[in-house]
Amino acid sequence: MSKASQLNDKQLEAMKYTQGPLLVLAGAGSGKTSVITRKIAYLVQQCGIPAHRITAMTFTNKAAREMKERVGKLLGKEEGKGLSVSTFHTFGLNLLRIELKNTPLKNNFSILDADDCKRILMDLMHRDNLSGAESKELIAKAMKKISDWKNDLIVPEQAHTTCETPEDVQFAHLYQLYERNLRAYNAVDFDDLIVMPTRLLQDNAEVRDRWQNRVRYLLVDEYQDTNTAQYILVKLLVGVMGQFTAVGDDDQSIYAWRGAKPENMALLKEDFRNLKVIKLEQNYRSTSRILKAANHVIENNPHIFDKKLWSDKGHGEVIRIITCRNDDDESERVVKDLLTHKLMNGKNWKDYAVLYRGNFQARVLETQLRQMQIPYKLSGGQSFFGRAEIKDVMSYLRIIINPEDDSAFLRIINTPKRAIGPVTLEKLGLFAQENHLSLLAAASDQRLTMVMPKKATTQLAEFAGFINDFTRELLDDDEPVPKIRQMMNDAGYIDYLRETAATPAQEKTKIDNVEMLYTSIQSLINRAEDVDEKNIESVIRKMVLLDMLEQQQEDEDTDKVNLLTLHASKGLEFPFVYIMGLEEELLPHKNSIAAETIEEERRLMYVGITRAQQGLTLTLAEQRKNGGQMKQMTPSRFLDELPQDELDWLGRKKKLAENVDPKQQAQQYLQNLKALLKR
DNA sequence: CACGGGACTCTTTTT
DNA sequence: GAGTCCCGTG
Repeated sequence: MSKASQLNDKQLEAMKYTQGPLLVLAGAGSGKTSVITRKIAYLVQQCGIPAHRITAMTFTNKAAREMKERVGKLLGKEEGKGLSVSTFHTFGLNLLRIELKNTPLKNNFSILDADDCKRILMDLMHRDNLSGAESKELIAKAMKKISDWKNDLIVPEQAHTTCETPEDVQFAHLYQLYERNLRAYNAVDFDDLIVMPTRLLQDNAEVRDRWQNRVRYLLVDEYQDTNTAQYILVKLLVGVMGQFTAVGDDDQSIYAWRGAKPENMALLKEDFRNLKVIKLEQNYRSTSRILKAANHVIENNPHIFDKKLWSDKGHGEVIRIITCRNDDDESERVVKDLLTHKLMNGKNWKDYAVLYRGNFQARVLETQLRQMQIPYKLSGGQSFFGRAEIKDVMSYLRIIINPEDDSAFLRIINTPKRAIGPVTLEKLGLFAQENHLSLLAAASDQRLTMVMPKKATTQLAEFAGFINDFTRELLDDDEPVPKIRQMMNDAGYIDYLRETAATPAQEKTKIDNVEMLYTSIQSLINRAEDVDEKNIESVIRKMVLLDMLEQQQEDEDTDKVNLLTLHASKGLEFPFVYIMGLEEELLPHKNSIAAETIEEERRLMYVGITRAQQGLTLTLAEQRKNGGQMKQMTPSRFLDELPQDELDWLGRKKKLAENVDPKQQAQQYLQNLKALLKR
């Protein structure tokens, strides 16, 4: 990324072009974030567009955060007031809140995450007895299908017209039930945050005018990752004026499998006849050798827009390819190579990244790194909000701001254990349905004694009472966080964490996580700009979308080797990069070979290569463990697509003595190195 | 309801 | 081979 405040000619052109729709084809490392942030400043300072009339959209919170920070440095506090830089989802959420009366939603609606939605679908399938509990796979399929329908803006009533298999017909039916369910809970899923605003703008001219007027200029980052609903949302927001800049790179589209439509890039050209296209091809990140490799590989893909990266950073180091005996050997080599390189060149751990196709590949690597006592940071895995304890606490909070949130109710009713089992819940659910009550309301209903044993009703009533008491106390409390802490203690939840933890270490992490959640609720309250954002309801609703804790964690001790999937590496850069597992059926992955989506795998390879600034090392194993069995592997076709004269193939060295304790071996290796360095 | 054995799978993931 | 999930038994 170009840190210098000086933009090159192309970047300047992209910044200054404001006459109409603009597509910036920004190759990897071409300084696109600089262009976007500088353009925002330009629009405000040179074009006289007030900041509150400018909206910038990104895909991740992290990207939004970074952008805000960088714009903040360019604009004065007054100048930047009201600027909207957010993810698509957060933008959608705000729009829904502002336009609440024009939506089917009531105040304080809940946002359900994938897990909640899964539960609902499972429940619906059970209740409807749709070929029952072949669950897991079927549920996942149904979720995917429903999400696809939503993102293509197909309403439940239309869904059956698109069905191709009997299974689809079932899913279409399920989709209807699911939507009805969400509305009954006064809840939305993540897709709704895009789809509902889009529909609203489509159907309601008054609302559309209001928003088109508000959004005078729109900037969209990572445009190649938009899905249909997102693109239509963009079109509706910019209207016929088409005052927008979309920044993207079709070669870095690696999310088609979750609904992204890279075709949207070509579509832009059709939908806006006067679209201006500017290419950013100068790369400020990598040596020209690395870029040559990247260009070489990606040339094998068909292209809508041609683009070739170049840089003036010199040829740089040769690209190394290491063939290893098996996966264990591969990890060992990478780790030793990295360690040697680090010590010899006086680099930091954080200067290195190891990239791989699947998370499972990190496991061997981890053991290896631990033996060598190398600090590492594993990204991916489950996110903060995916952790059970966080979801539990969030569910307590959710039911407080939205008593109709049955999904939250189900999550916490028996966490910690309150002797309320599936049978009781089944009856409660039935009763609630018949009387059109939420589960929480039903739990304290007097008439329950008629349908279930007394003992169960007392338990339910007690729980409902507990929640209701805290709801009252919390909502008119100026200092909600201590109250929340008290609630979780009184609920016995903290004790429950202590009792159920497998190890003392796990207990500590879990309790720390919960404490971090409290802290971040507090900081969200402190940071809120207006009174409206300060109230606990809005804070909690926002929490579902945020990942600020992950950021806090990252900020702490950062000198660590980075371990990440190729997907997770997009947008990042490292001086020295290793890419592991360059084998057929792994990269490209076998499912992609079967589905003939090699192009996306190739882009993945391209993304990986372009992460490297100075050094790039690719590794492959001759054999790999696969389900307990050793499997013979074939070198990846992508290796053939590299410029062969820039490569240094390293065969495998003689294996160190067999049957040596790996820990001892690691120690030995370290000592040798230290001795070497002392000289 | 909790525990444990057997079956099953093993690409990528944000909001 | 290991981790997870489902279901049956105590």
